[in-house]
Amino acid sequence: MLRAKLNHAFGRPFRSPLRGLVHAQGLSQLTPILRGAYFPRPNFEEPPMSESEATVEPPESANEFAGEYAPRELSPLETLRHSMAHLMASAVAQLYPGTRFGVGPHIEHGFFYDMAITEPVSVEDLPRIEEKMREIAKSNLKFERSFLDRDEALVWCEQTGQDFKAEIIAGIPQGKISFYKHGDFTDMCAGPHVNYSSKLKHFKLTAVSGAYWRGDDKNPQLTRIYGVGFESKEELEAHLKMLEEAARRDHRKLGRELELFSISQEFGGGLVLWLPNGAFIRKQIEDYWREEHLARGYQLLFSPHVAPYALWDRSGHNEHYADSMYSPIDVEGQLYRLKPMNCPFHIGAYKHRQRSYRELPMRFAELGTVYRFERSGTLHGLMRVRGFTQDDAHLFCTSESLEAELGGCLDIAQTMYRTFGFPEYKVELSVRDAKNTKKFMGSDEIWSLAESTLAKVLDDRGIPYTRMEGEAAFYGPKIDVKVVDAIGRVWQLTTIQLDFTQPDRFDLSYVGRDNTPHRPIMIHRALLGSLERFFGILIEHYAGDFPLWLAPEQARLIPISEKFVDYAREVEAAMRAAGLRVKLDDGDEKMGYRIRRAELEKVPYALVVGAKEAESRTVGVRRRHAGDLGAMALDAVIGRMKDEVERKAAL
RNA sequence: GCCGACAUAGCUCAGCCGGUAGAGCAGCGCUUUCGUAAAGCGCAGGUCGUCGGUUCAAGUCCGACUGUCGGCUCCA
Repeated sequence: MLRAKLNHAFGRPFRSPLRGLVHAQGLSQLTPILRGAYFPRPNFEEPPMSESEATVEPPESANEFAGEYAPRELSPLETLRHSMAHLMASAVAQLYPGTRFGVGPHIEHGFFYDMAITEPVSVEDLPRIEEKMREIAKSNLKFERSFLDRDEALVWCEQTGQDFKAEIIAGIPQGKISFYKHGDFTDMCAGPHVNYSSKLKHFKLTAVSGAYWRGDDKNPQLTRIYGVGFESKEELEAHLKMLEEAARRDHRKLGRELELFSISQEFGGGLVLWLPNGAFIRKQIEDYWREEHLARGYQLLFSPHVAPYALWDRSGHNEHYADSMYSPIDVEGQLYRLKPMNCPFHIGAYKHRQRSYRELPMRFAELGTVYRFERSGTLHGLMRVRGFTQDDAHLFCTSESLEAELGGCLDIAQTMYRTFGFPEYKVELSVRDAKNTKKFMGSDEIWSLAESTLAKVLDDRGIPYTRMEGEAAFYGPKIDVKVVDAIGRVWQLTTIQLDFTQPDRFDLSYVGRDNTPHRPIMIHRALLGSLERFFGILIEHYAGDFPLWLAPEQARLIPISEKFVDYAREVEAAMRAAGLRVKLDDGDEKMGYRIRRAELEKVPYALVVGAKEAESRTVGVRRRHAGDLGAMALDAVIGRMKDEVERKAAL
């Protein structure tokens, strides 16, 4: 596979500009809830266990495990989860004799174990396995550790048919091999483990799936059973409740119910049809986005959806990115390809004529629609699609203005997080591997400058960040930002990346004060990622309850009976004139039913008018989540709503 | 693509051991004009994902295909 070759060539997965944030991440970033990969907010925080709760057996001597195969230091909670994985393995071993075991690590919120089980296992089998686990846990077996020499360990593998474990041994250069035994079950395992199985109480098996041995699709596929595990019942319950909450907020479900968007096979898998309600919200987001960019000196671009094959040669996409691109299209004998990124066009705009240092920095922004091939199995609602619109921008600047430009990117990003109600976020600074500079393109000078500038910009703003050594793209370092949503899940939105290759490839230049050509520095950035994915995140973040400024329908007018329809129309006209989006529901159902309908459609305001209101020129205001607020003067309601829109207030 | 599960009306779902398809909601019509989350009656709506097989008989059993969902990064 080409990507495999690229990985080899670059020593890391090939990541193209902006690739990382939008659709290229594993589903871990995209649907963290489903895999338990979201970060807990304080109420889900996992306090460390006290030492007495979980006993971690230290290695018997420092030399027992050599080099990188020394056992990891596991926290008490990680140890607990790791032991749960082994408890599960023992349960499976009892229920399905002959099962061969792969690996069973702790993961965020729980654990999994990859196993070659003697028969197919489905979710219906999980309760049975879980029951067996509890039974074993209750018998309070001791987890006993022992060691074998490599040869002995291999004999053990041979005798017990544990061929995967034998493979693991093959990868261990030296030292004794560690085993753990509880009851009749022995597993080759580095540990550490809790001391008694009775410590393992608060867990639940959640999913079963296939997973390739060692993550390689050329290897046999094992059955992976996932579980979640916590140290207290309360935490487990909170976690399960949160999973339920996530299901309630599922953007695919809400998207259908609220008529936001439609994705169907008939109109193309992975291709989004924005329905009127969703399209309106998108328009609001786009208007706001353009406004913020124009106010910050960006210039807007529109670029084509296809480009000649040769352009993708020059940009390097044909060489490095073909796996994600669609087949060429023949246009009168010349080949074109759908664009997977916008950068070549923005470069084209820069190259339109000779540039002077006086023009820099140039900031080109575009809501640019790109198309990328994604394997059918990876498509997921709005979160992973095949055609999407990036909120893209490319900034061209000198090294002197680099700091200010990067700062500007962070500022606009922070403004947007605030607007959309993401007060909490996490920042990662990905830099090159200082020990292995060869795999990163560009001079030491430019890298040092770039990395220190990125760090300085974060430091100056007092933004805490995690430094990711060696995680930079081969073409430049980057800042990634992940926001925390209403139920504590983490979503990557923003990426700000420096690119040292494209300006060279396209021979970009500007004439400096010294009257000689210079190479500009190029920044790629996307703040929201893609409109599709961001919309999916917003739907789940708001649980479908959009703030008033985004809501397609802001108020539903409900006359109590036919007699008050005329007054309702007056109210409707007044509100429309004030720029509010109102709909009149003069259906012949009872008022209670129409209120219910408005609630189910998540309309922010239901305005009830009857005899009282018509008399006093008021409306009965019912605010979603707040309930009946009583009668208010028509002007007061309009003022209140306009203010709410103005402030872009959250619901 | 691979592993597992699933596919019945627009939506949510029932349909047992194989005997010839059902509910609620939504839609449409009529009645009702009502004070803060479901008025009443009626009508219409389905080649049971597709193709093939077993059988007197298939929504139901078997196989293939298509699609959807959960995963396929976490390495003793």
